Amino acid sequence: MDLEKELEEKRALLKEKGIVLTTPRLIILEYLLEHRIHPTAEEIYQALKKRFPSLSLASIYNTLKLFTQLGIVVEFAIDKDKARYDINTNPHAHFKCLHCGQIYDLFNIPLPNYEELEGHKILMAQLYFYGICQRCLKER
Amino acid sequence: MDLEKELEEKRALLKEKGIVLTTPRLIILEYLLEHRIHPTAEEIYQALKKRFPSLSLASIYNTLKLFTQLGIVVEFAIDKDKARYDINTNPHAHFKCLHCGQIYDLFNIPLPNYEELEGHKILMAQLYFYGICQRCLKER
DNA sequence: ATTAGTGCAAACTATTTGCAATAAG
DNA sequence: CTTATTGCAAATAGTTTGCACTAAT
Repeated sequence: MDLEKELEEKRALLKEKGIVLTTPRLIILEYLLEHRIHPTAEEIYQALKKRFPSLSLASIYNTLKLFTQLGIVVEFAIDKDKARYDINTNPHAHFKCLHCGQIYDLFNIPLPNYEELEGHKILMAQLYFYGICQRCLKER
Repeated sequence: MDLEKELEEKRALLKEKGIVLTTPRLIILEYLLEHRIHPTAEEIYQALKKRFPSLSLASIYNTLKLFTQLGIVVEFAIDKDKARYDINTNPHAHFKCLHCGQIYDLFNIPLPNYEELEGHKILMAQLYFYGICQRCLKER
């Protein structure tokens, strides 16, 4: 998996759109590419502040909002209390373990792909499953 | 559609489970049965406080949490900022209009119905669609 | 009468915002 | 050098909680 290339690709995309390549933006992007765990803003903050102590939570929120608007990340609400962010923008289903809280990708479940439904124009879909994950099942 | 009967049914269910039938619980239940608009706690509060001025938002939250735990309502997170509540506990898809914010039921879209996926035990699913609703499309 | 539940206010959590200081080009 | 962006602190919105008072059985 070519992480360097992927990072370079996103960098180019930002530049192309006239977005200034600041340190917070680059390290958050890098973090998202390296840690595909659907992190919350807080999780990103905790992970990065060691390496970059001046980084603020506000900048993380600002950056994630920017990335979402640019279509580089997808913000989703599988947790009702906090937003999670996914660098993988290909539509796919998610599973949340009600025991450990971890979010898993489900790449093999087809997502319904409608253009319109009952007269409504469909722009995107989210499919969430909730239950107990494989790992937690084993630990019982 | 027999609302009286439905209310009586839920009342019986609460009683059976040993839940005290207080005024807030009864009027919230009645409101949910009569207004199937997936209201937020605040919407319920605004609608009911005229008729019942002593009602508090905290009681609405408490009651909704109780109902959710009892399986009488389903709490869902199609909006990332606030929870919505559905008295219809039969699994079905939802559509949210990104223009007017309204939530619609989609009863004709089949929900994937897995018992397990990739080793995870599946307990429930939510399918959300986002776009522009029929009504907003017409107003353009 | 007894216990469970309500309503208030305060607390808490996630997120947003205003603005002076800072860094990118 | 100029403008966009950051980081801080304060503000905001939704939700939860502790506790004295009240209502249900």
